[in-house]
Amino acid sequence: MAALKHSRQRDAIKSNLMHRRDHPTADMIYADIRKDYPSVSLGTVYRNLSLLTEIGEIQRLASTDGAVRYDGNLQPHDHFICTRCGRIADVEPADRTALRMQARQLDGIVQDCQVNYYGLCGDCKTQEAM
Amino acid sequence: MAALKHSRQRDAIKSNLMHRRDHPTADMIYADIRKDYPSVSLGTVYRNLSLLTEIGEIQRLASTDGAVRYDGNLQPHDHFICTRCGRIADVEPADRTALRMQARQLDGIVQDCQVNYYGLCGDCKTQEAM
DNA sequence: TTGGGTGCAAATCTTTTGCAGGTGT
DNA sequence: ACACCTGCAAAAGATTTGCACCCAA
Repeated sequence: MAALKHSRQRDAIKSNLMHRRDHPTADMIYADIRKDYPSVSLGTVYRNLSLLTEIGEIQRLASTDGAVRYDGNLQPHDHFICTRCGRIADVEPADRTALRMQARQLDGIVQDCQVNYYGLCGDCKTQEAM
Repeated sequence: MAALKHSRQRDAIKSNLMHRRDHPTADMIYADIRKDYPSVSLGTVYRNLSLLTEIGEIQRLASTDGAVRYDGNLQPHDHFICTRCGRIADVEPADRTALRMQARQLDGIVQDCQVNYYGLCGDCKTQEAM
């Protein structure tokens, strides 16, 4: 395992992700970071997001729409994805008892479990009705 | 809403997806279909997979590894994703009571809920130990 | 006949990578 | 000094799209 060195860019990326509540793509983080560090490159953002994911400091979210999204919230929680506008909102974690029972019966080692709700968010529900 | 016309290609794509138990990417389906219809194009596969997803005949699976995967199994079920080999296996659906309670409190309309387990599948667990 | 469907190829978008030079320890 | 990290740009991978032609209803 390679030794980690401190890097200003990695700090900025992590800090940016921790301070926002949406669940940005690499590109969204890149755009935001560049306001403070105009020289950062997209490749560096990708490299660091992968690195941070590997060492467990952030989480990669599964998605249906092409681009992978990242989450800096390490507390257990679920997600609500609006199928109309694509927004991803954090949701209080549901009770995992039933899921854990299921996981125990699988042939393998379950390390994590993600719950995603899909539907229309409050805003889109209103607009859909018009 | 545009009227749907029958198409041999769409049939082949749907049929292919329904008859396999893995959770293929568009490209995997394309490769398979071409054995029977060598003239099918990748664009057509993508167009039809999106169409079938929209009308609810198949399901798009959220993923963390770049390529979107498709599932022709419409029965309620969950997924176990191996973080080592990428395999996605169907899992008996866990009891949804707790999840439904959570969903009811959200500001919006929840139409669907996906549960993903992540970890090492049986095969990879064995190999990891060596 | 007519509008949806298709093949093909180019375009777009997302993510990865090779390389030469920069930087933390 | 020695790795690790970075910026840049090219490459690779995934998906979409414009267009002319084809086909089902």
